[in-house]
Amino acid sequence: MRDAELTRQKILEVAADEIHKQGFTATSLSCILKRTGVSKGALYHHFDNKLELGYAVFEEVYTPQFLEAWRPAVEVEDPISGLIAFFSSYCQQADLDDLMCGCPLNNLCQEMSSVDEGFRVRILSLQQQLNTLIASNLDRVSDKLRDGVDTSQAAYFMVASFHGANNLAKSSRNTELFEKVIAELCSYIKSLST
Amino acid sequence: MRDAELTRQKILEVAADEIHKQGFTATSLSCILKRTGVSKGALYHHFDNKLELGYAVFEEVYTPQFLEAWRPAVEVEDPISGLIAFFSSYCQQADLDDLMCGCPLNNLCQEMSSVDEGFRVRILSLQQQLNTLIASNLDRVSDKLRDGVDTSQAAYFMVASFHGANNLAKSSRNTELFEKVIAELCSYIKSLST
DNA sequence: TTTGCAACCGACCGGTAGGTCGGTTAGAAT
DNA sequence: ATTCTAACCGACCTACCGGTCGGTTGCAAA
Repeated sequence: MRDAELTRQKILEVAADEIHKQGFTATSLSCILKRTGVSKGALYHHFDNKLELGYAVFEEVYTPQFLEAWRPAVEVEDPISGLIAFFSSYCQQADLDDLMCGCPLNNLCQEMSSVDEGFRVRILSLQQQLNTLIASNLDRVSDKLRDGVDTSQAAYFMVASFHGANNLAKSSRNTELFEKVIAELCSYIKSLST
Repeated sequence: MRDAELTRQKILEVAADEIHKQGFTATSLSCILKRTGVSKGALYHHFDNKLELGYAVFEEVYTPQFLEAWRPAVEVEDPISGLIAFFSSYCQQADLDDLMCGCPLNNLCQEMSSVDEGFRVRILSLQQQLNTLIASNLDRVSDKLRDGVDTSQAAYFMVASFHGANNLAKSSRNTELFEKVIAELCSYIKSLST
């Protein structure tokens, strides 16, 4: 056959990029078709409709990307310093264009979670997976943490702050400001350990 | 004359509500016209186009609303406890519908700051005004703060975390989770004072 | 060699969006 | 009473969106 799986992957890849940059609603299928060179008929052969394409992008592109990005940060001997190193290196490598696009999860959460239930549950599931990943690794070194730290609550707080920092960077178009907020986040994380 | 200012205010009010709930792009003029009972001609008499209407809503509705909501929290003798009380009461009064809509500033920041320069500078300006408001009031009681606290950085961090908490609440549709993140934010704020 | 069907094609459809424009009306100024 | 114009009206325009559908093509199995 004319490699159907390749076609599907090509659509998924371009759609992921486009949704990341423009948002889901603002992403037009015609733009995806133009960039991929795929016809509308082919796209609708692989995906029932735009929404299903969005779900597939979320599940097959964003979710693994996201979890694999965070995993190394916490699956080290000392997740506290691992998280600090993760945020710090993110600051250094991220240029303005990256910051302007923001985090796909954060973007979709903002745009779609109050509009479409299918997106909402997928976003929530990813957020819970991430929270479990962080919290369980913090629990692993609980003897090194301050007394009375709720690790799940702290993990949610860290991710929320990180997303908030991304939003700020978006409007300020200022990497320094982003770095400052991340610096404050790191000092908070430090304060969790004894 | 047929009260032109009233017409303008009616449009502004409904548009503010609609943009808050649907987002700027998803807000249709025809919906605003239906709700206000104003004709398209009248709307275009008062505003050059949709974008200018959006700017007017931001400047004349959101900006004052926002600053007046935060001001009492920091313009008290002890801004630390003022902020904690502000966040706590926000938690209690906010129901699920409020949380689903989110904060207009946060929403627009996410949706428009990377798409339209006019929105971006207005959002940035409001963020800086808010930062100044918080930081200057923290400076006022700097003798009661921990050594080495960068008040502007801390203020940006608080607002970023608050917005992040709103996003989380949106996708989780869970006020308890929101309260948890806010609780963690309050414990961070407490840690700023000696 | 024929047949069957997954894969693909693209013209076309209905709906809605923002925006335009020639005409009407209310009411203040003269 | 007349005039002038800000305020208002709504039919209409173009552009684009997601989605449909009858037709075509390439490949593998029979």
